[in-house]
Amino acid sequence: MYRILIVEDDLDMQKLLQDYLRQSGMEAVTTDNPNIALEWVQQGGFHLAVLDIMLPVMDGLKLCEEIRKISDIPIIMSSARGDISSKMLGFQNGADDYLAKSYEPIELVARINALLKRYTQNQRIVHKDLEVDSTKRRVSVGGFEVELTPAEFEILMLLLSNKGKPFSRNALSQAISAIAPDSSLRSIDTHIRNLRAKLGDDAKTPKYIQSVWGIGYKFCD
Amino acid sequence: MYRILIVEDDLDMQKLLQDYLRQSGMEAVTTDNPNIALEWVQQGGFHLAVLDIMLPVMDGLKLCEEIRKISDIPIIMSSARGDISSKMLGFQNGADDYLAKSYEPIELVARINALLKRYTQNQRIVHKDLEVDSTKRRVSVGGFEVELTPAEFEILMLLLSNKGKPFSRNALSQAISAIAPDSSLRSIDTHIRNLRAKLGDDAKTPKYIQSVWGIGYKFCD
DNA sequence: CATTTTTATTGACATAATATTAACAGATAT
DNA sequence: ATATCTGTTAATATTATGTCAATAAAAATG
Repeated sequence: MYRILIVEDDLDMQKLLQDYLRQSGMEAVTTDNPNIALEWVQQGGFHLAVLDIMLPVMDGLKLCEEIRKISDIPIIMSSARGDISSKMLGFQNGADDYLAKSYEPIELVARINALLKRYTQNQRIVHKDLEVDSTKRRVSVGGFEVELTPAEFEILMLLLSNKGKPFSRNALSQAISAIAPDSSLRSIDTHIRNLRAKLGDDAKTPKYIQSVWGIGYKFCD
Repeated sequence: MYRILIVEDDLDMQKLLQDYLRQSGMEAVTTDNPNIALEWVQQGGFHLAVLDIMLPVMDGLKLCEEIRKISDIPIIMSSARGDISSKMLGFQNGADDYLAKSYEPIELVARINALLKRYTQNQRIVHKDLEVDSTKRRVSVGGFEVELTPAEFEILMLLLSNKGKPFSRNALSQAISAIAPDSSLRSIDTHIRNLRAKLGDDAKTPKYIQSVWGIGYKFCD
């Protein structure tokens, strides 16, 4: 049974989310007070936190940073404003995912599930010289750490967690749509190219990412 | 006769889809209850499932995950909202395809057919030295992997999943029309030739693909 | 059985589709 | 400002698909 912390000042929203999460078999605890939230996190026992960006006293981004100092639990930011700059701020402050305010509660549940899945089961994937720690978003090749952009990381994760299965550019584009909503099919090629360069991979004799002609790309297995 | 499971809470939609699928020669069974759906899948007998993302009690993505734990049947997610983030989540939760809600029933039928064709129950088909993993789109002969072009792969799959049944060049041409819209009847010969070469097959004493004089080609049985 | 007709195979080549690469532009963050 | 990330475009390289003609094989005909 997963325990989810919700920090949200809109009481109707609080209740709505709580109901949904409970229906989905999770335990939901709510507060509108960032300081109380911090205490609770310190005490431990939560698997994930959902923070509203707009909060009285301390804003959600600050709270996110504070939580990061004392805990590694996955954090989802929700924002009244769906604009992109908030997204970036959320990611940079240590959040793991982001939701625009107009979201359906069901989408929150889905994202929570996705994040929990990632954190609980797929913590570390190793393939030849490549090591990926999905919880920390850290990638290394031959022991040397490699910095990936969000789009690159998402693509790598999707391919890597389905070794040998080819994905169309369409599928890959959808996989990064949370980060890059306007990505076109051709830009996937660019991401792949940059990924290969960073991983030290070669298009013709790939160790990691292989082109599947007429289909898309797959991870070698 | 294929049995399709539809999990959908909109009763009008249920009925509409059911009618369409039946007209297309499939057996369609519907429910709005995820738990019942899970039981049914457990009992087996379904070839494919269509899940609405928006469901009461348990959401479709969760249901998708649960089904994945007990079964490998292909899953199509349908969503009330065509937004991209849901798409991404669907793929990550183990779904095989995705449909935005504004879809035409005929499109669902098309996608079901495409998926069934790929899966045809048997993810792995083995015939003598030939092994085909249709989801990974991998073909090997005598343990050595063989790279097929899209057209070659489609043709092989059609022949292989209907062992012994001869197909006209016309039928084969239609099978690859999505890939090669302008394929002429004579070019089928070329594909067959290339296929045989890659599989190490011989036109005169075929192990795999046999010519049927005046008709077309068939897979040896 | 020999011959004609039809159909299949094969090889060489042309055309079309797709992938890769590089350089740049726009947006955003530092 | 500077650096980074994503998306765009164009040039190039690669590969698949289509065409054609020559040859071989099979069926049909007399």
